[in-house]
Amino acid sequence: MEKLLTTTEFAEAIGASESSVRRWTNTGVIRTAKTAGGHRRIPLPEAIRFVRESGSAIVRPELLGVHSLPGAAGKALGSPVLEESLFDALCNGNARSANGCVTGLFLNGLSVAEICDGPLQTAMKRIGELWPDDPRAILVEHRATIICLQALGMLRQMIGQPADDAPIAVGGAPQGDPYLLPSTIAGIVLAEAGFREMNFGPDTPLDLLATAARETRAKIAWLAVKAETDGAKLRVKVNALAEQLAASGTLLVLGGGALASLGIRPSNGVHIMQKMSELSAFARGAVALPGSSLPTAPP
Amino acid sequence: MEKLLTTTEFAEAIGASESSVRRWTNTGVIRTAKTAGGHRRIPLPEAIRFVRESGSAIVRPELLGVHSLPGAAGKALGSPVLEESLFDALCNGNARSANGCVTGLFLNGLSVAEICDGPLQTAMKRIGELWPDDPRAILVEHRATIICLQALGMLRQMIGQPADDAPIAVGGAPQGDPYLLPSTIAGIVLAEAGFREMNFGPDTPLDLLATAARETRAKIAWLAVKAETDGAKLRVKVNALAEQLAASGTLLVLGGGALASLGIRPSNGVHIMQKMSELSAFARGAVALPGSSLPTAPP
DNA sequence: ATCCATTTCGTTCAAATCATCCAATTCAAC
DNA sequence: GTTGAATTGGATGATTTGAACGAAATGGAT
Repeated sequence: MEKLLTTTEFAEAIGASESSVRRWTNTGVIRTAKTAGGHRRIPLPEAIRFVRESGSAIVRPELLGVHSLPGAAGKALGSPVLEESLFDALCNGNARSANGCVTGLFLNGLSVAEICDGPLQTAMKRIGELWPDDPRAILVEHRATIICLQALGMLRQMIGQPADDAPIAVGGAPQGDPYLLPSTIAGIVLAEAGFREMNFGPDTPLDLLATAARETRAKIAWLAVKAETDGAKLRVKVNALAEQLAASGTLLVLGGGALASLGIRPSNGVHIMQKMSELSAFARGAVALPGSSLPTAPP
Repeated sequence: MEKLLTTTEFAEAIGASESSVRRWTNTGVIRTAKTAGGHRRIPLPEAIRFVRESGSAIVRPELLGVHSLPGAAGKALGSPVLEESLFDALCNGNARSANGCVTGLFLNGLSVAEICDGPLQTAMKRIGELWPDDPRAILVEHRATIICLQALGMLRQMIGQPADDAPIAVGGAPQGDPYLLPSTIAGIVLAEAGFREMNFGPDTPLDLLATAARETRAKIAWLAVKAETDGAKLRVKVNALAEQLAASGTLLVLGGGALASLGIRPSNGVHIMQKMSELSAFARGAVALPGSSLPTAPP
């Protein structure tokens, strides 16, 4: 559901005058659709892009489809404050506030990858370490995970839809790995980088992933490994996957904290990413590549 | 087979009002065919020409049939058609189309509970039964699950935020149950019924759930049981949970297909729901109850 | 063929938006 | 501090939009 804003709505949202918004659309700083009668209609993703790139304040977030930004009006709220608020919100199970923090960070100009690498991961890590011996910490972590998934869903909507002919990325977490969050994060980062992402989620058999990659002619296949399972077994499977993918011209990308302890290292056609920003850069590089000639490692 | 759009359909597709579309056809900016009785019918090619030439935004592409699949011709807004399209979209991993179908159903007036009980469950069940012996069915089901989670996220946003003093519901899936989707569905249905929902997701220890319910003074605790685990063990835990919850004045609600086979039946303080519409009704009943628990915010 | 709920029709009208012009404010360089 | 250019925000009448109304047409179902 893509929303359209009138000039007045958008002007109110960012606390500018309708005249200025109209002038900005005339100069092309804001791209608009038009009605048959010549009235301007600003698509929501374009509005969000403008806010991010121009560093506009946000006076009435609800007009942009964001229903709560923490703090007072505007982006007087710096990223460090938002980061701390995010941690609080995730701790206390305040989904609304957490969503507000994440979207606030995004509207402040941070990329999805930066948000995930920074505030989000920091907060989740702190939560995991807060009460090492308190069983209730499990609960808090569960709840925080769910809330993160919600917030990521909002980010996905703000990114907008990729082009119909955008390259495809498929991925998930390997069999025996029950975690959805890391795989979802990777998916959205890839979407931000311009991919049509297909996330198969936790517990995905790798041979099937290879099949999916071949059938969709995916340019990238990602694997998010968080669970500490049988390392030797996974190594074998990953190598097999890499071979299959090489045959179909798909790049294999691995990420996740468990990789090191499982003894999985970069090798022929296996790219390991330490951070989401790396994945993002890698993906943007892959989209920039012309056509089908993908650089696969020589045998 | 050339598709014809009514004025309302086209208006929704481009985010304009039906009045304006009607006026544009009168002035000749949009050329229309007419029925014998004088109703306007806009041929799809003419609709697309108009969109391109006027620079209109496309708010709901699925109404233009651009992303619809063979077999989905006919009246775009009808629920049966949307239901079938949803199944196709989930099968083919078309997240955009699936989101469009779900929001379309919601905009048609169906409640979240009805959408989940009906089209969504039907589609997921059909997907589960499509290729009983094909291992790739696993993959399709995984992907469909993720897409459902996305679509549910959109529904949640369309529901809007509950009041700050709305009653609280906590819940999740019991330990050993890895499924997130059923628990998420229950959470959104409860949100629609006016609750502030706190979903702890899969693999939630029941004693901790009881603690959370007590500390948040939750009015309802839900448990979504899909995995077929150790029935006897779960029965014991559920009974213990029911006792703890009874002490703190929280209603315990159970749902999920695995309940019957695990031998869990309604008993003292254990309410079993067969469908989401039942859960919705139960929840609305519980909100309607005057002050049976304290409506104060947690610390 | 007939009935019924839903949708669309034509019309009218208040509110919003358009293009344009002009005064006030901001900013940078002197 | 002053000057001049650029940006902003408001005011103007003409045009466009979206919502309301009862009447007519549509699409199913009996």
